[in-house]
Parts: sequence; structure tokens; C-alpha cells
Amino acid sequence: MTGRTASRGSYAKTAARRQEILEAAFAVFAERGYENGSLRDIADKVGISQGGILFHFGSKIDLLEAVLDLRDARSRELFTTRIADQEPGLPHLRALVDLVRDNVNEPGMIQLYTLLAAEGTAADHPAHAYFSGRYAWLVEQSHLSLLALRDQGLLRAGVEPGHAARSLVALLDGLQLQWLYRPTEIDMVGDLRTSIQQLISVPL
Amino acid sequence: MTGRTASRGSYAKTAARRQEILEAAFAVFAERGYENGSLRDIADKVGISQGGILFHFGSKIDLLEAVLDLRDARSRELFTTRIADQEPGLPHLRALVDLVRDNVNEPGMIQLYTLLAAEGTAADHPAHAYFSGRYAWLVEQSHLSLLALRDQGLLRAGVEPGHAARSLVALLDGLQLQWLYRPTEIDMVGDLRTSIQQLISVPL
DNA sequence: ACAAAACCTGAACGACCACTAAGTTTTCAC
DNA sequence: GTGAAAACTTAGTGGTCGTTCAGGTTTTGT
Repeated sequence: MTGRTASRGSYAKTAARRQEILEAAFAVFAERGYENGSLRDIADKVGISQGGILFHFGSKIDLLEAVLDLRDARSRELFTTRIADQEPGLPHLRALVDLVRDNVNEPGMIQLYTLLAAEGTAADHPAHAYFSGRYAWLVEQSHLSLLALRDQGLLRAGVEPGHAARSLVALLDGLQLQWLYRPTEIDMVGDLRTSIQQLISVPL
Repeated sequence: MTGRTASRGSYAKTAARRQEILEAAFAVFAERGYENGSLRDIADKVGISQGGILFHFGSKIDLLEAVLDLRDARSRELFTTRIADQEPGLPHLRALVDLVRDNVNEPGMIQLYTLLAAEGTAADHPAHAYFSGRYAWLVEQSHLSLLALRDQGLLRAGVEPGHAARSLVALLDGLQLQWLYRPTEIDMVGDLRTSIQQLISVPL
């Protein structure tokens, strides 16, 4: 009885519309940041009014969260199929390099995360919790891989998994920042490979 | 003759006033970024009107440049007395660790540079050229130190100075970012020391 | 002491912001 | 085809922003 008067549901093309908006928002947030990027910029990119955006996503913060969720879902999908499916250890690290290789072809992704991660250090930023959790997760994943490698006796002498895990994530972020300033000069994938290679005693 | 009608010059306390403004601007830009931090915030902190700020610094961009120049001057002063005065090589790297140790006690400094460096990736950002040059300089300095160490035979096997220099700077930025999210958990100085130690074959 | 330069205020300007409300058009189940 | 819900537009709200400017106050050389 109660379910009879349920809402009619979305139109057929609504999903595609939301997708358009999300991608425009991604581009704007990547280029201008969350605080500085405006709903008008996003609306103009889609060819819709500001109100139209807010019909689909109730507020600017909701839109940011949707963008992050979408990207996170995609990233996690890649990360899952490529990494978590493999046994931890060497394959993990190889997949990490592959992931970075893909990101180089999608510079907006790097720009978005670099900018939002910096903005997000403020405790009241809407993406603060997201990035706080993201770093914890990234470091933990790397830590597990390095622990596995140590058990396999593949770690070089003097490499401490905890320190190396934090450093690996830090190196990634730092390289991305330098790469954004000089994309042609910095070889992110090569530098990452070289650094990982120095952690392990077998060819990567 | 021509010099007769020269301007009278500043009042006695003007220098101190400018200093107050610079420090308030530093705090505001550190906490909210350049784009998001407002002249009103800065004016309130000083206890002056917005117009008062703009009398001393003609525009918001001028103020940012003054803040960066000031910080750069201080940083360069430290870097010069501590580092460039020493012969390049081990003392350089030791001084780098000391510099980071000091920065930990001035978190605003880290926040400012992390946020502005990310904002500055946009080519039209007023701090873009500053950070672009800064990274080139930092990497170059580290490169020179590592080259000197190689000539002294103090580099570990497989360490390539160019790669290691980029990585060292990247590690610094990345650690700062993680530290901003979890200041109590991340030991920036310790992690940096450990990473440097893995580049060289003698105790740091 | 007194003029002039330096300093500073307060009010206004135009532009932009996220968001709301009300009205219009499009879609879709029936 | 028709009615109602979904999708969207248009216009407006109250807010913040950097900057300008006319006018007042303070400091300073003479």
C-alpha cells in the first residue's frame, strides 16, 4: 500500500545528463579548484543554466562529492582489477606504475587531485575527510605490498616497509606537482620505476 | 636640479606597518590560499581598513608577491648561511634536514607553500612563475650536491644524481602534504633523514 | 607653526558567487 | 492524447570580492 504512490523516476536521458555535468565539473574543478571554480563555468560547459545543475546536484558540495565518488569508483575499479586481484608484492608495485602511466594521459586527473588535496588540508574543506582517508588507504596498501615483499626476501637491505610506504606515496604526489609545472621535462613513470627499483632486489 | 623635487619618503613607522600587513597576509594566504583568502580577512587581522592595505600594496597580487619575496628572502638567507657557505655535498644535505626541522615549527609556512604551489600550476596564476623557478632552483641545488657527493665517492651504487635530485624535492613536497593531514603521525624530519641516508654510503 | 606629503577611512562600484522560487517546457505512463 | 511528474529557465536574493575615490587625519621637513 505504502509503495503505490512512489515517484515516477528519472527520464531516459537523465543519466547521460548527469554524466555530462560530472565531466564538466571535473574539468572545471581540475583547472580552477573547488573554491575558485564556479557553477556558472560548469553550466556554460554543459550548455545548461546554473539552476539546471542544481536540479541534478542539490549544491556545489554535493557536486564535488559526486565527482570524487565517480573518479574514486573508476580508480578503485582499476586498482581492484589490476592490483587487489593480484597477490600482494611485486605485482602490486608493477600495477602502481601502470596506473601512473595511465594518469599521464589524463592530465586533468592529476591536476584535480593535486589541487583538491592541497585545498583539502583545511579541516573545514568539503574534501578534507575524503583525502584524509585516501592517504591512509594509499599508504596502507603500499605498506602491505612491501611487507609481503619483505617476507619473500625481495626487499633491499635497510628498507623499512613503513617508511618506504609513506615515501612512495609522497614521491608520487611530489612528482605530480613537478610534472604539472614541466610536463615535458619530467618523466614521472621513469622516475617512479627507478625509485621503486631501489627498494627491491629483483628487477621490477 | 632634477632631483630637488624628489618625494619626501615614508614615515618612521611605515616599515613596521608593512611588516604587520605582510605577516597577516602570510597567515591568511596560508590558511585559505591566495584565491580564497580575502583582503578583508587580512585587514581585520591588522586592524586596518581594506583601503589601508591597498595604500601600502597597490593590489592583491602585489601583496602576494611581497609575501613570497619576504619568505623567499628569509628562506634564502637561511639557505645561504647554512648551505651555500658550506662546500657542496654532505653539509648541504644536512642543512636541508635542518631547514625542514625548522619548518615543522612554523606550520603556516608549509601550508602556504603547499597550497600556493598547487594553485600555481595554473599558467595564469600570479605565483606560477615564482614556483616554476623555485622548483628549478631547488632541484638544481640538490643536483649539484649529489654530483659533488658522487665525485667524492660517497654515493651508493645505482644512485643517479639527476633522478635522486628530482625525487628528493618530490619527497619533500609529498611529505609536507601528508604531514598537513596528520601532523602528529608523520615524522617529516625522520623520514627525510632516512631517505637521504639511503642515497649515500656514509652516515648523514 | 605650517604647508605638504604620507597615511588612512568609509562609502561606493561593478562583478561575481551559491542558491531559491516561480514559472515554462519536455518527457512519459496511461 | 492528456495529465502529471521531471527537467529546465529566468529572475532575483543576499552575500563576498577587489578596487576606486573623495575626504579627513597624522607625520614630517623646513
